Amino acid sequence: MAGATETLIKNCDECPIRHRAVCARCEADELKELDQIKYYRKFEAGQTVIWSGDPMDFVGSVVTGVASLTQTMEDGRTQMVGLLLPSDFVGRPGRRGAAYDVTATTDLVMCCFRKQPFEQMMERTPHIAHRLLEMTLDELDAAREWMLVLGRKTAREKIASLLSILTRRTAILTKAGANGPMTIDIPLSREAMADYLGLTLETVSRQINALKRDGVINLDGKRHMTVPDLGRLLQEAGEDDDGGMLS
Amino acid sequence: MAGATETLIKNCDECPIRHRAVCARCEADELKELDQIKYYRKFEAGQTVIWSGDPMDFVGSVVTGVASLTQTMEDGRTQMVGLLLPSDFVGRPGRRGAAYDVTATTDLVMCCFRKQPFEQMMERTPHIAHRLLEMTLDELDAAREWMLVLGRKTAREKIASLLSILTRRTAILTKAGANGPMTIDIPLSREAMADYLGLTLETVSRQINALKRDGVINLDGKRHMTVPDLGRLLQEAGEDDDGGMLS
DNA sequence: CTTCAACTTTGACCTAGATCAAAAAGGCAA
DNA sequence: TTGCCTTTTTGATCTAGGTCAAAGTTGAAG
Repeated sequence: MAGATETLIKNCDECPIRHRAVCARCEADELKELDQIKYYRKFEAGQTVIWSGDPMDFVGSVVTGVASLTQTMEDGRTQMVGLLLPSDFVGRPGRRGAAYDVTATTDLVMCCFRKQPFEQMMERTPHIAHRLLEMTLDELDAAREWMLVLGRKTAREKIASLLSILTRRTAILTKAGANGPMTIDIPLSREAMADYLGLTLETVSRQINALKRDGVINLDGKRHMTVPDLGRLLQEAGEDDDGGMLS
Repeated sequence: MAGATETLIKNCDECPIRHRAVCARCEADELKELDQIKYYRKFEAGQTVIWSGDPMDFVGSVVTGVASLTQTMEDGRTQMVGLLLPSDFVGRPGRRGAAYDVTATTDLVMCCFRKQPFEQMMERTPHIAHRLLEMTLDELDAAREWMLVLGRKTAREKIASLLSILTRRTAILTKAGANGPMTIDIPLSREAMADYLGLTLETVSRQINALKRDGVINLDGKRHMTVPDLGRLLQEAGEDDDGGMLS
């Protein structure tokens, strides 16, 4: 169904993730080289990008939309282990098969690179290798942050944590200051949220409505919310208030 | 107390982690250069290596012993987010402060590199940068594996998962085949295990004794166990039986 | 404008694991 | 060897969140 009908010819100059993705540090000539091995792929919400274990002949970046990495046990229990927002990288250079199921949770556009040539190019292009290391370290931090959420937070705190992440990422993309009320859309079904948070969808539903009742968020529709006070939301998430101190 | 009395002069050739750490791919001349900026540090069990947020003037590798990365909320809830075994890397090049508390859970020896020169060397030494990327990707996989444990596994499965990890890592270091019964020591207190697994120490104690009653493990002392059948343990951990398929 | 199927909410009840509280069991210094 | 302190085990009870079941909602296809 996902026809490659409308060919997406994009110029890197006007690419929305030009300065955040693996290619962020690339010079014009390097971009040109990447251009030789790249192609765009579109997926509809719900489509599977790749199954765990399948051989993967590409790596790539999320350009628009949201994808998720998911792990499943034999008996069907599933845990989302990564939420891929625009500019996030998919795939592991040097590895044959996919380690996780990758699914489009919204309509999705990816900028893919053929794996072989990308790996070769990485060998001789420090700009790419370096940026990838940096991004991987960031993802590792995010994963560890999430371990705290999964291991020690209450259901309410878990929900607030997820909504905080979505709010912050939206703020960055929108370039909105983190002051006034913000309108966010939630690119996940209740079930997907449950899989991310290690909860059941019923608990997710109950806690979201509790946060709404308590005025922490306002819902308009199921996939849209307004956050009147980000500080309050962060507090509900049990975050350190003092803000970040790293660099 | 941890006197630097007995100076540890080590030759990389006889270093137990020579071929698994960041330096794994280094040539003789690169090792020599690293040698200029390295020093060994010893910690006693229980000592803190560095506090979250503190400026870090080194990065390094665990040579012997075990360290843990821990995150703590204001109200005292804590979650271990990494278990650092020999050859694992500590610290993030490019970042000023430590992101987590690092604690020695057993007596510990680290091979430290002064941060500034290490970062500079990384810039011009692809062997190091490449190996670090590889190790970071492995850690990211491990963290994601752990998200499944934290989010979806039962207490019994969590314990079995942790014991599996310890067993496998020991098997690798010992080079023992994974066939006969194996004797493992557990480098963590019940409380540390609880912090790793998102449980209370009481639950850890109960589940360990349940596994013992059921013959999945044999305890001799609190910090020592024998695994008669690794397959059985893995099954209790709820792992895919088919073994790995990646590369 | 209907209709149907997928998603979401709500309710009633139950259980795995938390919490609270003692007792054992080590381990080590004197 | 004794005594003290830390770690671990065990027991009794409680509760957050899971499970099961039944209504709402919604939105896209006719």
